[in-house]
Amino acid sequence: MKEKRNGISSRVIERLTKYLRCLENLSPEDYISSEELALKMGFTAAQIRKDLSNFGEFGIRGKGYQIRTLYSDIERILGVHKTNNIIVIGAGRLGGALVSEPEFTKESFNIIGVFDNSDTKIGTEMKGIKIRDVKEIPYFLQSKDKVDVAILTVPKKVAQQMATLLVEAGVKSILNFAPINLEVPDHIAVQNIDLYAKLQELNYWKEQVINND
Amino acid sequence: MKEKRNGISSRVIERLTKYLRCLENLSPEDYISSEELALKMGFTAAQIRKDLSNFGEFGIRGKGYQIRTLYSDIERILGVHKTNNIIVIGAGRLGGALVSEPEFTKESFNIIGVFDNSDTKIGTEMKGIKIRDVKEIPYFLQSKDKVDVAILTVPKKVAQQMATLLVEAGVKSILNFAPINLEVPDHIAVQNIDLYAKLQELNYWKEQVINND
DNA sequence: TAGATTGTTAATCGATTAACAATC
DNA sequence: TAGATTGTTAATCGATTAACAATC
Repeated sequence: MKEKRNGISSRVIERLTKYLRCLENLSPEDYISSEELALKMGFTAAQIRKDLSNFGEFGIRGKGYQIRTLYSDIERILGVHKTNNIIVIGAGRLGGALVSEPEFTKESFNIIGVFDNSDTKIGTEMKGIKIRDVKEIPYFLQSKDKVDVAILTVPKKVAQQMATLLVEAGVKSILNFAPINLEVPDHIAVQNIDLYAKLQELNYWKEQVINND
Repeated sequence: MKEKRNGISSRVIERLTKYLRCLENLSPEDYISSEELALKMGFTAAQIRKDLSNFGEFGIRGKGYQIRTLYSDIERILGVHKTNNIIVIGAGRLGGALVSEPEFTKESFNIIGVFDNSDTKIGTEMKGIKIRDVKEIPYFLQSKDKVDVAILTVPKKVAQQMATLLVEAGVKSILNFAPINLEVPDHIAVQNIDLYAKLQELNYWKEQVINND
């Protein structure tokens, strides 16, 4: 995946998700200025206005942004205003935690399939969803509703193999929890969540504090 | 937490963790040039050399970097060469998944405590570690080995409260899985893992592919 | 020594911020 | 209308890349 497409950098998109997080705690009918929003989030007002201006005009001069409409405008920009179908590959503890997350399932993302390669798991249920054989993935993708995202929670050693299988079956975007850099064609969107890398980063910053603040 | 300390940007630290990920799959005694490494990771050779030059000289001119020594040098830069003690706050499914991750426990991070606020969980064990009452956190931090990182896997609505408790008890760095922006003093290091935000980002990039590649 | 590749300086590129005219 | 705040242009800042002297 490229760092940039259509002139929008990944930094901008990352911030949009943060704006949503902040807006969801505010009263929908109120108005907020870029200045106030910036203060809440530790950004600058100019940056917020610039980010939004990439996609259109969402504010009212002299008044600010209505929280409700700004929220739904950002949702529309990100494409999360419609329900998104998800499959989870790997019915281990992490996969199970994701499928069960109440925070997660109530949102606009909908888990429509869970896959594993273990005979003891295949055929059983996880939160009411049947666990299928990973071999069925190609068939599943042909016959079912469109799959928007595949979440990979398989062990590191099979992650690349599964990613390749997913891409061949037609999946266009992958959220990868395995601590490896997946090799996929350029047109496939991949996001990584690497717990261990985050811990390493934390470790670095923690050490710095002593000498600096 | 600031974006930068001691002149090193968070981008550099992020890449260092990626270098580690790449190096761990290569033969330790071999040498690799910045050019070869760059090719493997999709960075530029100049960037790799520049990143490393922030911390010293690790290569041999005309030859490249020895994989084994570069790996341990980066570990030392990040501070992960020594064992790091972790506590997990929230013994739910996600907390359980983390405690059990084989990939995770074998690394240099060591879980020394698990805490929850539910009476039905307190006193039971999770992978051989006793689940303690969150109220015991201040006492635990005084009496036990130093805690390097606290991982927060509690529900969104109590995350801020727990973060405040942790900071007051003396925790210096937090890995937060709750989808909110924690408010903590400037000298506390925080990293967020926000699954839902990642899905939103993916969703955006997925839509762009069609118009672009 | 000749060839290769580092570490580092200078040039480029992109992202953030400041400033302000447009306008609610 | 006067005050406020947007959307946008220009200025600044920082990060990436290119180039090359140093040196293995």
